[in-house]
Amino acid sequence: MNLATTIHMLQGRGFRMTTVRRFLLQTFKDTKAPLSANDLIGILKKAHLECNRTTVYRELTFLVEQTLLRAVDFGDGAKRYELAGGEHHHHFICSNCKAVSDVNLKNDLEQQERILEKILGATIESHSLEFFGICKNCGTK
Amino acid sequence: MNLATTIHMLQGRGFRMTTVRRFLLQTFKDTKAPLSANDLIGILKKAHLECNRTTVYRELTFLVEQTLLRAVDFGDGAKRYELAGGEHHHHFICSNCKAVSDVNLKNDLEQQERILEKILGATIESHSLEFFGICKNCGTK
DNA sequence: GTACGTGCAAACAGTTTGCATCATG
DNA sequence: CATGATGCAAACTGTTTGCACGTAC
Repeated sequence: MNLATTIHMLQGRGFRMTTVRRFLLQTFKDTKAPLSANDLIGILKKAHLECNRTTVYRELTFLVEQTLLRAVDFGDGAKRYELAGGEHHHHFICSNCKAVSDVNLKNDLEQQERILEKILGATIESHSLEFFGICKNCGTK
Repeated sequence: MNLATTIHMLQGRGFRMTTVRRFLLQTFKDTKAPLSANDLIGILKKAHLECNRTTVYRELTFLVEQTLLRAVDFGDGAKRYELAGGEHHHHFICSNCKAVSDVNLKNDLEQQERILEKILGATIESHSLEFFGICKNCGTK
């Protein structure tokens, strides 16, 4: 979604496009890896666009509610976020340097989910799949 | 692994089998779902075997180091643990009642991992796959 | 009697909340 | 000028650490 469309959508729902909000969305657009609140606070600081961490947390919650972001969890205690709307994918995280690569699995887990739903009698809404290991860079050193 | 073998293994490494340690291992053996430090503190309390939460955290770290437990992450901010050594499996977590079911996928992700390793030039050591949704119980209410 | 095990207090990281204030459509 | 956005302080949760004391091989 481009910026103008996003602004229009938010205004339609009674919300505003603030400097921080615009900057955060742009940052997510420019960054491939999922970002934590801490990451963003650092990026904001570097851009001399300092704002309170409370604002960052609130902004992240807000953008998830507006389905502009989605939460991603690498199990290291910090919540991470990435732009929603892109192709569904998974991640490979280097245990050493923490670099993140997007992973597009050939076989679809969707099919597995349908089978699981039958077995469990449940409704599966989402799944989270991350791979951990040593990336090319760290492995060849 | 049975208790006697575990005790022998630990003693061989210079460690002891304490009351809390034995109780925790037994609890994990008796429980199907992964348990958090908080869960365990509650269970200990009910068993009138109260001990400091620091001990619980240290015990969990220790048991993971000794490869008797493995960590599991549901992305809700609390680390969970389950007995290691069992068959590799995944989980289905009900978003409503938080009940956990073990999931044994038919197709192996191992094969996917080999392909991924080639693509990324990386070494994949592990993956984490959890499904989220509404369980049978909660769905039919 | 030398490690291991434990308890307690304190620190720590990540996050949330209440309240007052600011500022934009 | 009403409501959304922000800042600040404080609380809160999950977890870790330092230190002293206890205790089992």
